[in-house]
Amino acid sequence: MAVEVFCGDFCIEQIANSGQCFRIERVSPGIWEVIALGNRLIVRKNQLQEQKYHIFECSQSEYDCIWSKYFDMPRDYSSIKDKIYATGDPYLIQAVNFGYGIRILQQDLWEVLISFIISQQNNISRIKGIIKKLCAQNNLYFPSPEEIASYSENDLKKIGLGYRASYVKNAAMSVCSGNFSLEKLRSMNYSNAITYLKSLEGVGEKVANCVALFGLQKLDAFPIDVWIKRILEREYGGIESFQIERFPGFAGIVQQYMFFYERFRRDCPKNT
DNA sequence: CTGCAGGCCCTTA
DNA sequence: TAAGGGCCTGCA
Repeated sequence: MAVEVFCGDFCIEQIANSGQCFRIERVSPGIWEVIALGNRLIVRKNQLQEQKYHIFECSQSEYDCIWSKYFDMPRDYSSIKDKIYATGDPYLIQAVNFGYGIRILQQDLWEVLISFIISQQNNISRIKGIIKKLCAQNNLYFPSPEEIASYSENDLKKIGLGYRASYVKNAAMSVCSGNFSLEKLRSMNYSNAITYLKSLEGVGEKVANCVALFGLQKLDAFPIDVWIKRILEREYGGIESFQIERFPGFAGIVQQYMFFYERFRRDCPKNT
């Protein structure tokens, strides 16, 4: 069972490296394993003559019900890219060209919340390792709020959460008690969602924006981390002078292109 | 051995 | 409201 996906604005390798998701791994050259929403999927890159495409190892109905939505396939990224091109912003044009195939995944809200609390003051390989240990019981499933709440702060520290252990434990307990409602969060608009998220300990402006973007699909979210800050200062003369209102309803996608481009420039300086 | 990684909290002034 | 120190941990 396999589904062939022909889409110029989809590249599993770029998505895997974009840093929005911590559970997509390259298992061998040209082959990726995606774990999400209690499912595992193998995605292969392929090429037929000139035409590049991907093969999803799943049934058509699984693709339609799960993966199409997860990979945000209904959204027309080429029209969004056109809007970015239309700004004439030279830095963004480079970033967009470089980040071909990146999409904003529609990940599980709870998993995104915990993953990005863990991400603070942390590096990606360590974040991945911690999440792997968190999911050790059954690596297809991300532990529920009840499961995480049942761990002691010390259990969480043992798997490497450090000072974030209490944040994660408290978030889980708040959800379990109904004090913090994921359903309520889902129903909120962007700015209310940010305020609500920030009521959790260990969730500030940056993490809240990541959760809004990757877990709530609020494309107005624009997480500013050290990488983005660096870009805004170097290319635009500071955060205040970057005109985010140029990107109504798709600022978060712009942020992904910028982040990906900036990170690459550090990892492979020779190639820039 | 320091420094630092996709921040946040808390304390001061 | 702005600035600065401290924080878990692992790796260069």
